[in-house]
Amino acid sequence: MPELPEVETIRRTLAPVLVGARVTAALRGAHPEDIVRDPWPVFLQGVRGRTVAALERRGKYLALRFHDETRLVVHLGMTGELRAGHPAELPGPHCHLALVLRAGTALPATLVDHRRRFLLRYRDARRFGRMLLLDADGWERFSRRLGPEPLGPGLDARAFWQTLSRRRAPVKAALLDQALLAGVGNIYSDEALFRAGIHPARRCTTLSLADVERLLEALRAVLEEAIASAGTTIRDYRDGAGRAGSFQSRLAVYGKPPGTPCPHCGTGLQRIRVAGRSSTFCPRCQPLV
DNA sequence: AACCGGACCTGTATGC
DNA sequence: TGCATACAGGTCCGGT
Repeated sequence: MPELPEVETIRRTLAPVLVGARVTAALRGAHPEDIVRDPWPVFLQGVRGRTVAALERRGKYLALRFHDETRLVVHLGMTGELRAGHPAELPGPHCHLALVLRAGTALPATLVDHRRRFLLRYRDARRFGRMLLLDADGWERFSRRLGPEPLGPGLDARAFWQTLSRRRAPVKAALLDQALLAGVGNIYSDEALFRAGIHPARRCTTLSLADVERLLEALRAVLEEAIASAGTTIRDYRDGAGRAGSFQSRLAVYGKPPGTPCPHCGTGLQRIRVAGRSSTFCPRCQPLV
């Protein structure tokens, strides 16, 4: 479900609430062991009493950084939702765990009780999401396995092009590979390939430097626009306060039924399977050669 | 090493 | 209406 723009939106909405808050307890919900693979007492020990120093994002991962530099790393899988809410609020279905926190600053009475406590609830219908605790070293190693941030300074078009030149896989598979580039998923890879005029099944080896430069430019633009629209809500995605995003109305190709006119040239869009994922593209604007 | 297909789960839409 | 099937924003694993 959530790709870079959605996770970034969640980060921005939760940061003002979480930073400065102290974890006082963790509550078990429907299937906590599917999300937290550590034994529950270990998890509890790892979060209780810690104060959130910052809320960070790396690719599609969210990390609560505590003052002691340990981190609670959260991946939302396909249907995960992380939301701050009042302790008296009912959890709703598929809530697998919640952190009880005491706010560091005054927060709206709709969110906190008389002792400034609120809940950070994790819901996830499909249970593909995960949470793990890492110390500073573990986080460093974890982060090193991921490729550069598409919106950060560490992504160089020429270096990326050289990496791609050694791959025979379709370009879309490369965009989805988190070890090559962190945070891109099925929605934004289709949108970026469309904007750049590149067929999703094009072999990486056939891309010119100009192709890659155009692709990364398109990718950055679409990610930034999606963040400005608070993400794409197809069905489940909500930000940290429960609000839907609005970028779904700006999608050019992703999720469009085959035959839908291309927004650029009017040709009927096609849908194929690339890298095991459904991919929508315009056969005229994105030729396979 | 790189690449592909299947597994992991539930909810929803579609077709018969 | 009921049931079977296909598909969904992601990652990991095993086999080639």
